[in-house]
Amino acid sequence: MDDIFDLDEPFLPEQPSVTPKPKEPAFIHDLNPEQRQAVLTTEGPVLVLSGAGTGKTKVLTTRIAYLISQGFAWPRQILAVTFTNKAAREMKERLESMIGPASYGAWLGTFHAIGVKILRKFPEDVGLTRDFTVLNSDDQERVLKQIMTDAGIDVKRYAPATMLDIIQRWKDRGVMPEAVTAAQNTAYCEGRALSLYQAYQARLQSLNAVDFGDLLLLPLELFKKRPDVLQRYQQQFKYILVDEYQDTNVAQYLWLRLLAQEHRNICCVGDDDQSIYSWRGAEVENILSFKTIYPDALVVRLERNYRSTEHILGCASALIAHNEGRLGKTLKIGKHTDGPAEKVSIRGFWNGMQEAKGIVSDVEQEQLNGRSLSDIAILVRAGFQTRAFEEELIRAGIAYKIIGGFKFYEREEIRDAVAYLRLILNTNDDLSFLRIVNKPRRGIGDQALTAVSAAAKTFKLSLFDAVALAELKPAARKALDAFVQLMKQEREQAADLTPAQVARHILETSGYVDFWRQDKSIEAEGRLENLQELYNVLSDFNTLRDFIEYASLVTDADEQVTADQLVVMTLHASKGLEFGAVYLPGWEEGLFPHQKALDDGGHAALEEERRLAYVGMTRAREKVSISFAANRKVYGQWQNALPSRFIDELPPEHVIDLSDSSLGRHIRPDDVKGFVRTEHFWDSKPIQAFSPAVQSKRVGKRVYHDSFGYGTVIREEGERLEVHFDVSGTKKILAKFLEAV
DNA sequence: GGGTTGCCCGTTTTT
DNA sequence: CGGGCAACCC
Repeated sequence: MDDIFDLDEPFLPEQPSVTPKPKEPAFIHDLNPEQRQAVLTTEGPVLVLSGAGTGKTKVLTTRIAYLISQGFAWPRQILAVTFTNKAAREMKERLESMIGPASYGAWLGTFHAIGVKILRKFPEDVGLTRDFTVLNSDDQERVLKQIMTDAGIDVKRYAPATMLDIIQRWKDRGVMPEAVTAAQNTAYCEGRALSLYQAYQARLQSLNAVDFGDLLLLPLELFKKRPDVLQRYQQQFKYILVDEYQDTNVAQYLWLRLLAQEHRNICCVGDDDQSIYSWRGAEVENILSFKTIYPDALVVRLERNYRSTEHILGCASALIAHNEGRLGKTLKIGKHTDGPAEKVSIRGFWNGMQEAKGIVSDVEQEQLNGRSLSDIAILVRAGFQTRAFEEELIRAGIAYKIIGGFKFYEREEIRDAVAYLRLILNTNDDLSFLRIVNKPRRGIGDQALTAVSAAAKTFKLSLFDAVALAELKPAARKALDAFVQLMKQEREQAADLTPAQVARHILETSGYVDFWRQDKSIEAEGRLENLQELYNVLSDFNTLRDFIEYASLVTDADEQVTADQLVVMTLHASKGLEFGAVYLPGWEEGLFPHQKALDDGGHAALEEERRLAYVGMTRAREKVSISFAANRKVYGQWQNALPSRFIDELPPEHVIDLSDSSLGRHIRPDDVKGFVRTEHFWDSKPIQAFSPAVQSKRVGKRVYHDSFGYGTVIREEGERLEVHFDVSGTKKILAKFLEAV
């Protein structure tokens, strides 16, 4: 399916004997001068600072096409890494359309896919065998939880998810357990985080499994242990290209640094202003310090934006200018628009429901004006916001799709089905075994499984193989033998069947499909449909192994919006996309910037939130509509909020306030910049309808708190005051801890 | 072994 | 408010 997974290609290619041709290929002429420079400077380190909508994918693909077609390198001497499968696929397609089959054989894929490819070649050096499995986040948490429970840790107090996050951050930084320093250890889990990391890694190894972090970490380990292997890759990759460089973590940085050592032809494309994944381990520092690591690097700035109107660019630029420590780019308008552009609109609403109604009716108007639904997006900060829109869109009869949320491969029935397939392929897959051995119910309980694990431990076998040797009661013996027999039969037949046939057969004969047919819950029908969909997906693969590899790396259903429907998604998910009209609801303090981000990330997190706002606005070609609601139902309770400080950061000349006049003035050109706010936009009309807060002498007063600093009281509930702190956000505080100022 | 109740917790999530 | 999960009871 994907040439990245072709393991049998010749390892060391010959050097191309062709000398670069003097004549420029036609595709070069589509480039502007900066893009052209980024493409034609083939030798040495190049950093392309590529603002939103300035054609970065074009630069990357054209550069590869140029390198290959001009004889600078054979395809397999090119390593091009992306973050998403989608980006990799897109590059592959564009490349093929430019130079056709000449592009085949390039190492083009996600970091993780390339990691798998390398590890499958040298598994033994990192303690694996060739058929190791890749765990998804669900498996990871399950394994870790088990380990924590075994270690006697109260998983109620210490969430496995949080612990997993700590481990992931270590992996992101390229740190194996033995390399964790005292300073890096945390107090989490009573200071036992490190020992849990060790135990977790040991467990993965005994399962012959790796997690996503390992796909980056273990190749580094391999390179350390086998300098000869490293050297071969260093020699092979004559040209390295990196997409979304601002999102690389330390482990990825180390990869690139090691692999580029020999030829030093590394071209990184990114935008520090669009770095929105630091909470997942991405280090903006990588892009900021490129010039320090490669002092001879050519830095190219792509600032001609071919996407958005002057007003959108004006707002986005002004907003992002509030961040410090940027490499600094200014987007310039690169396209001619017909007629005057629409200003960025801002609308205040009374509550979240009205906001949804207002946006949906605006969408209807856009439709009447001839805009197609697929050209419209609603981008939210947090998942829960999508619900209000979903309800309104249904009411209005507008076709829509919510992107994200439930992932196809994370659904229970799909994971079960995949577990069956994995076990057929590899009976050593203990996790899959445990998942489905009693699903549907076969009368195999904890006792029986404990006996099987004991046997597995004693004889050093997989659970599957240990069944035969386990001490079991007659009923359990019968049930387990039948299960093992079934899987073995299936395994033998699998060779003669297509992957889709194997799946259909095992899920029918094992009773799994019946299990859902008999389920009378509302979701059961959908689950059966999903299994059908899985057969469809499977029909695209030649072997079960190909599918499993694909399914472990592609965690989303590859959501394609083909029909004419509007999309609703998070700002994070929108990166890299483009729409004619973009709605940005929920611009309120506490929601955007998000309170939680501010609480544990402080100023750095605020800047990341601002970058998120920048990403959101720059998705739009013609129209951006920002909105906020004074009241919002959060966790079943009405809460009120101030308009986001980001709204104040937009230049008045590019903005138009479309709010209902009864809500007062929202945009105050003379507003105090920064965090200090001394009045509310609704000061003239106190909110009482949804809030139990009564007017009091305390509301509106400035206060000081020892830990949170200065703030303004926004609500009073007896002695508990809700205070909007200038820096730390909104909190409920007992009056006695506050000082009036 | 399975269903029910009651409690806790709630941002974003490329692979 | 609602989902997820663990303890609890049948």
